[in-house]
Amino acid sequence: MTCLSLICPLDRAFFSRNPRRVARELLGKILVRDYENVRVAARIVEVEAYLGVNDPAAHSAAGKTARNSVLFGPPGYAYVYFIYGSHYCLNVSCEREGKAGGVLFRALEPLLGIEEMARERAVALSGPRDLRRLTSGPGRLAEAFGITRARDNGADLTSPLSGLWIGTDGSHPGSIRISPRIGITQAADRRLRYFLAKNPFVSGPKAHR
DNA sequence: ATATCGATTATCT
DNA sequence: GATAATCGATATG
Repeated sequence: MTCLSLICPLDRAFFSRNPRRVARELLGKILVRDYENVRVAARIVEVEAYLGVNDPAAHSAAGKTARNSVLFGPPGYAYVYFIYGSHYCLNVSCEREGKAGGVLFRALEPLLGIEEMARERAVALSGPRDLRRLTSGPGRLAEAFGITRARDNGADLTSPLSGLWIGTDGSHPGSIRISPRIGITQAADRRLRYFLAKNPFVSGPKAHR
């Protein structure tokens, strides 16, 4: 049976809250790329909250710079940064203008445009294990969606007109788990990582702890 | 002008 | 499980 679902964009008020709340509620929502009449879409299954105050791990911790200015702007916009000489990572700004905060996208479950994602990632698709390699990890999902800082930093993620946006199909996510964030050294004990229990696309070797 | 480091990934053993 | 690769942002001289 085919399930033709409409995807409705989230509004700015959704993002105008503290990053913990936004992170938790982003689980089960859908990241969409519309480009040249092709849609690429994937369900959000793992995110991390980065707080505006009292969070040394956040890029906004040392104040506003040219790099992180989106985090200090209005909510619902893409903050894209480049890391380890190879990878882009996608965040969405939270809180209100002047107050920093964001949510990092760590893993997605592919829904539409799987061939396009595979082309962007330059991986061959011959089994379910390969599907996982498309969008499981912050650098991987950014590559699968063709996200770069030049192209997408500052994009309005509440507007389908921007070509990169976040929506909902009205479905209800399963049970949510919380753990410490991955790959950081500062504030490494804080439990600000949110993910869907038992979802195979969650990133990391110890994905389900 | 130069040095250091990182919200990662791929590719080994 | 361990580690090299890789380069932009940032801090410092």
